[in-house]
Amino acid sequence: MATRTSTRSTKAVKFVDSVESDDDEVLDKSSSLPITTEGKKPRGRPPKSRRSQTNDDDEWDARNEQIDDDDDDNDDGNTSDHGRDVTKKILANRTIDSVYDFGETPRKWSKATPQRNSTISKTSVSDSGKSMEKLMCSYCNYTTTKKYLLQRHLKSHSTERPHKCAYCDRSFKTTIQLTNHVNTHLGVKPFQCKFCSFSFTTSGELIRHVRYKHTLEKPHRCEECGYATVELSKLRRHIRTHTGEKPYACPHCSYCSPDTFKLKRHLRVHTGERPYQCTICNFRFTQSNSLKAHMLTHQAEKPSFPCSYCPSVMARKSDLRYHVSKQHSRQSEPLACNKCDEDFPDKYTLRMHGKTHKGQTIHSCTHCEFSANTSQQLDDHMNKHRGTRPFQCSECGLMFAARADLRAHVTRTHRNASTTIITNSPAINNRRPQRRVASLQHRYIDVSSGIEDDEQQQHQQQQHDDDYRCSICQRQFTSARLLDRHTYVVHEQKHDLYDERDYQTNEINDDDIHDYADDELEEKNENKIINKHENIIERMDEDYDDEEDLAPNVEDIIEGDEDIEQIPTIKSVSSANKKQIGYIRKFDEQEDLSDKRKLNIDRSSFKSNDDEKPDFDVFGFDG
DNA sequence: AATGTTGACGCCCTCTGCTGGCCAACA
DNA sequence: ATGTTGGCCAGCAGAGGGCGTCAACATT
Repeated sequence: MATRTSTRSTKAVKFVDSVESDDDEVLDKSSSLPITTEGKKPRGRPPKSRRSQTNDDDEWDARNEQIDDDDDDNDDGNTSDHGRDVTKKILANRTIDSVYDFGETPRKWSKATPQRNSTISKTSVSDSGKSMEKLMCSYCNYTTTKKYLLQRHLKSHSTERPHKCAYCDRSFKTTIQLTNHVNTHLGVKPFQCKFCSFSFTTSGELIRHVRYKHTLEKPHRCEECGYATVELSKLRRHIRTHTGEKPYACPHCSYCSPDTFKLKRHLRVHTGERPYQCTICNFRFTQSNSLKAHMLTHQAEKPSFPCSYCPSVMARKSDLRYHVSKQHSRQSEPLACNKCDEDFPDKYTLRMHGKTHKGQTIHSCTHCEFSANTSQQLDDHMNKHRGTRPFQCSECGLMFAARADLRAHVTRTHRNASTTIITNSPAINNRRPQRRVASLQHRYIDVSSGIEDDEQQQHQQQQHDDDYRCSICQRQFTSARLLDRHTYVVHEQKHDLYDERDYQTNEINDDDIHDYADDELEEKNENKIINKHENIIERMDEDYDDEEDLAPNVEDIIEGDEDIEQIPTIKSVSSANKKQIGYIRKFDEQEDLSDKRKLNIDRSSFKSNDDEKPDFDVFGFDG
């Protein structure tokens, strides 16, 4: 395993002001541990008495509580019993100035001692009748009766680092620190693991490694859930999953992270950074695992997750889970086949059963030769025999016998109006907010300048508003594919601009796609966008001005008045449809394409389904 | 003074799981 | 012609493992 190089000096992440530290291990921002000149907590173990050196996280918290409690107490409790706590208290509250701003070096002290004159306080303590002289550190209230111990202790307050590294600018208080550091330059790792080939710079690293990899000893356990880990800092990080603490806020959105890594990773959605690149197709990813999953798509042998309930095989575990939940979850009510009324426990068996009806039309009309695939279709058909029209257009009040007829009417006649086709489909009405939209709403910023691109945001918002709307007829679609298909089929305009791969590889960006598409469509259709409804009426008015000064009503059209000039709209219509749509008689004679385009009437206005039943039959106006 | 131990900080990695867009088949 | 659905895939966040490094303190 390659040795990683620490890059902690380079911080690419900007943090909000409220977050004092960029450390992902900080337990509590309110804890008043000492801070360094960088405004961070000092590295290393917080001052702690030997007795209190346990791995217990609670004790760690208790220690901080003790510190806080001591803050509230008066300062006269410098008894020997409280010496350590007092030391901790002072350490906890010492500031940059109080710790590092030393004055002259007392002559008696070694080079490593603090340079400011530290008064050694002497306190008389009555102990079993004997008078003992107590020596007290003026920096942290550490007390001892031994002078050499106090002197040794004072070294901890020193900033002097006499041991300089020959390979870099760093210096250290002790030679062992220097030795360890130099070993990092030289790659010397004297501590070899006896279970594997790993070796480490310090014994501590080796011990930790052995715990992680070999003994699996996990001394730190979460009392709430039993999670155990090798390192205390990991337990603290874990505890945040219980408390929900997320101290690291994204400056660009509402996201908050429990640690710096996740925030840094999250920030890529704002910066657009994609550090992980596929070596095969050059597609880039924001996360390493996305790349890893992507690489599987290039493999000849892809992973497979077979469903245990059916022959389906999924490429991902999560997809299998989704498949099982959707297809094989038992329904509270049995699902009935609408062709034979047989009941089925889940969606999958119903679907498989449905294939047995392939080509069958179970629901036959008793009055005519009509047969339907569903009972609903037959029911709608029967309305025509009954003479009932239960489906009303909310826009014009027109009544229809069948749902499909109403839908077709709304599509044809009220497309440009505010009328919406009312659907009960939960897939439409309860559609979840789409991820891409949320992504577009992210505020893109220039990280170097920190300036938000308002114009881009506005464009993106507008783009979202206009998503999948046909620029010719303004009809809205649920996907780019449907819109593409619509513009190709209805408006005879093919544009394959939306190439997802190009888009994702940044060869074409969102702006390119939409700007180009919009421009091209605008140019092509500048003079061709004619309101269909108006043109129909206009044309009809012309045709009938001489006769009745009235536009024909729908029944007249469908009855097929010989005098009505036909409205050419489409290049090809099935012969069945030509027969069905009686009023389109002269269609084949129409050759003037420009005329067709001038009228530009949507094919769907007239083309019926491919079945042999005439459209006007279905429309229910035939009597 | 030298050495050892322990804990903290920081970074990166992987695994996991959910979400939503896209596509093709089907209705 | 269009809507719906299931599978595939990328995006992205939650959680945890592992290790390099440094500092404080204890022991020899």
